[in-house]
Amino acid sequence: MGLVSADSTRPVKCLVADDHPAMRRAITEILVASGIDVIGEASDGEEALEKIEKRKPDVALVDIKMPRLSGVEVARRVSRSTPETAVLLYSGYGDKAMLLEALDAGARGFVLKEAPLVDLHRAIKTVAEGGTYVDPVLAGALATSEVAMRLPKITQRERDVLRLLADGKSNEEIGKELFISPETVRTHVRKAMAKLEADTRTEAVAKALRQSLIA
Amino acid sequence: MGLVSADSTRPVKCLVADDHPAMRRAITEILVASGIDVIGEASDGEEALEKIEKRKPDVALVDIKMPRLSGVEVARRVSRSTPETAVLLYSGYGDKAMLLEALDAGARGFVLKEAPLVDLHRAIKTVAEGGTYVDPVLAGALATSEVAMRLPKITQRERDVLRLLADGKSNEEIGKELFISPETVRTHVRKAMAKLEADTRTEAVAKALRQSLIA
DNA sequence: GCACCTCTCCCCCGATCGGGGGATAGGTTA
DNA sequence: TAACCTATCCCCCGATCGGGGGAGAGGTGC
Repeated sequence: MGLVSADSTRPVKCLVADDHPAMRRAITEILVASGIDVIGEASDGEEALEKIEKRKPDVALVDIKMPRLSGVEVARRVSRSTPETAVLLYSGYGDKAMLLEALDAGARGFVLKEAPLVDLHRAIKTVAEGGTYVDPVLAGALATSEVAMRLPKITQRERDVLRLLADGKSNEEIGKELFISPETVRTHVRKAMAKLEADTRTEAVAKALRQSLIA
Repeated sequence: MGLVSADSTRPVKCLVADDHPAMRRAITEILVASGIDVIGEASDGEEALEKIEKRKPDVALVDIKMPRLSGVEVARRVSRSTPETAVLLYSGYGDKAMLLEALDAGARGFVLKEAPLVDLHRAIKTVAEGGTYVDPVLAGALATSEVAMRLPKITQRERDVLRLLADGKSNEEIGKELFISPETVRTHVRKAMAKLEADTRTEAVAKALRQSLIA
């Protein structure tokens, strides 16, 4: 069910960002050869961000290590300013931490440079159609350990409190509703804020909503 | 995600109903090529209804304009007699009235014939999994007219403030960021709260997020 | 048994919020 | 022109929140 959908009757529009000209050229040629429409190139993060926001490609293939603005930062900003563009990050190497940071920043996919070209093509098609693509090598690492760790482990009680918070209730009111002291509610709110790395209860609720921890 | 769900390990079973043999064949071939199991075809509404009730496909892809029994009527009856089958209506054109009538009749989705094939496939998967699918074009029409009319008219400034609020900023911090007085920020927050019928800034942000007034 | 987590409750205290009021300037529209 | 909306700013004041601390009961896991 997607809000994002690519029209399969037209080629996927893609922007390539890499600070190495040779790399850019190589990637672009590969993409064009496989039927992807490369509508722009950028040689650093700032340039990538500007072009993405202006041209709104379906997919932005962005090197994670770039001058002026990292690929992760580009992903973070694009996901806010231009959600219709899926940012696909790539890197020469990658570990779980990097992957998680990338996904957290709003990147829709992560591929390794040594990945087969076929995979690159598939990754682009996948994210263009609204999906998320993680390089199989990295995905393996993830699956075995901490995809679960990644999401803050909000307890049931904390979820209850966040949900009522989102409905505009005060600690006092929530306490009455859950038959606990407002002080306890306060404790739950503080714990949830800490886990979600939020400075205010409002931010905690916003993050919980965005991460679908509450509905 | 619903109560009804198709087993993702087996292909979706689908029935195609259209009074044009060529159209039926074309659609069937497309579906089969994309891994969907077409277990039957029908050339009019009556025949479609009978076959659906007997074979209980996961999804019935039904042309809205057919002899003997319209697609809408098929949807209406199937939703009563065979709720395990999701009726996905399609039509050459569509307007809000038609869409609403279809959904009211129990159709689980509505796609336009000119929709990209990938969308058709996604629509089938979506309704097979218990969801509801509305062609993006029609959904857009809906959004711009009916829905938009009812959404609170938040001003740009209020949106700015809500967005920063969702990031855990205080009035003070937001004021600095927007180059306005914290008192003004407060005013915007209060107005937004009033428009969103929220008792707290937290609820205002939650509602704004849920209504996609901010991201 | 001990470590760890969850849930519960309590204290203090400064910062912030929410509700009420009003005001000025600029833009739109009837 | 008058009515209306938007954006900006200001006041008072009680209610609530956020940060810091502590603590006990009950459960899980090694």
